[in-house]
Amino acid sequence: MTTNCTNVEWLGRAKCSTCEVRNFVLFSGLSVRELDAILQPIDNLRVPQNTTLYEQGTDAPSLYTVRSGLLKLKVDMPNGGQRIVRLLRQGDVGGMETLVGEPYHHTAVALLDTDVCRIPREVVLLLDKTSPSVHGALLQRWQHLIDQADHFIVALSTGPAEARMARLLLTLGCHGSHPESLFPSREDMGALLGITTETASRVIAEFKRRGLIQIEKRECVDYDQTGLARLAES
Amino acid sequence: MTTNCTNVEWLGRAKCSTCEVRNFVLFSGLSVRELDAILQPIDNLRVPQNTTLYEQGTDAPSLYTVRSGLLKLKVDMPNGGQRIVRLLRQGDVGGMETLVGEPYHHTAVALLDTDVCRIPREVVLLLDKTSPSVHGALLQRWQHLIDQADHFIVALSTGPAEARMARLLLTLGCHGSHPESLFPSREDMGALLGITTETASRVIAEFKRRGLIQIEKRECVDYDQTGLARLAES
DNA sequence: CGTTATGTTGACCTCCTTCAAAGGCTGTGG
DNA sequence: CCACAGCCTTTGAAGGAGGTCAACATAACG
Repeated sequence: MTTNCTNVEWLGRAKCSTCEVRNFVLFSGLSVRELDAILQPIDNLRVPQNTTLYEQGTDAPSLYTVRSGLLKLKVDMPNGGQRIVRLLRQGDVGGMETLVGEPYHHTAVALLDTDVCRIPREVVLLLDKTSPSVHGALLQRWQHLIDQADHFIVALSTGPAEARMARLLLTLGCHGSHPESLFPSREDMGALLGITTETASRVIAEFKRRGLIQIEKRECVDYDQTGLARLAES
Repeated sequence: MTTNCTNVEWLGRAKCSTCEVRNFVLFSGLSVRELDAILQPIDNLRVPQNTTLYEQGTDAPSLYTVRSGLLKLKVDMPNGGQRIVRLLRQGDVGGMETLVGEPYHHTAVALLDTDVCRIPREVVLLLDKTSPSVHGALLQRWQHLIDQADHFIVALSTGPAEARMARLLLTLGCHGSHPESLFPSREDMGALLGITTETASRVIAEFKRRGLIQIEKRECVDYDQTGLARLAES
């Protein structure tokens, strides 16, 4: 039940030619001239934490590439709950279904303050036709989405709760060196793993007691990678 | 532990121009001339039941379109079990990862006698460049794979075993009118739903007793669609 | 017709959910 | 600055659902 308190904020027309994450994003491989010529209608948006970027079932005019931050893609269940089917990080793409003319299949909500580029369907389709490098990048993104979906099935929806949680934490990947990664709410963890909020809480509490993870101020400090990996293989 | 008793059987060079499932398959929209000119290296294969079409981790030179039958895509778990991540039916495509130069991500096994076309990576990449209709079809197939993966997460890996099983049966879709659809083994059902073989057996037995499904000779006869739908929403 | 895989069922126990209550953190207004 | 409200988290107790192990039944197959 996250309240959508704030709204998506327009940051300006995207300056793709100087984008520092271009190598992760769709348009790496394009010359500066190509970019400037074609990429007018691309907007750069800031999606504050807990804000909804787009809603399942609504018309899908654009797709989004993540420049920084973290988005969850969720679908609402008939019983009122929700299930998270994907996490989008830097370089990932959301709303690809726009390219085949369908409405959004998920609701996208920011788990962290997130910076995205909104690219109209027509721009992508045009570039897809004219630029082989964009085309290749598209294929790659699409494949990556499938890989992530598979990972959600195999790693995050299989086996006992402890193993799933261990795999989730490894996926989120908090190494002691740069501990900036997200530590989701128990509710989101439940929605990620297909378990209840309470079970998620219990498992996390137990991990803390065993020294497998260290948390401070709702942010991860360090994980015992090998210990978690051992748990993950049950 | 299915034994790969038989082997994939070569049926001949594919005659795509006369293929009766072209509308479902990648190359609808191509003229007969285009087809004949380009599609030499496409083979038509018969995959007998319980035969492995390709193996996870091996080099992926081609992708496959399903003309008839049913394939499961599975991945092996560290503990020895397996998890089925997708079912490929008529018109579906397996081994797309070949297009981004990766080895096969799954092991593909036929659940029924299956008829596939094997299309080398280069052919698809070429047609993808030269034919807009093939390109569009590719995008559509790719999106469909994602949709199916999402369905496995949301419908087949969420909630109690009864609800999952109900959703699986509805997905398999055995209407009384044409009851030719597969009724999988309990082991496969377990691997599809992330439950044990025994639980799958119990749930199915209970469904039979309640009159929700009718089975004869390991093939479905008819389902109580509305009854299953009610169960599916828990 | 015996042999082997696959399906069914039972008993037991573990894990997870459910329902409920208490504790902790945050922001707001007095 | 403190008090209080609201949300999230933690923890408990009870019951149920599913896992495990084992026995048995049934169907496929040579």
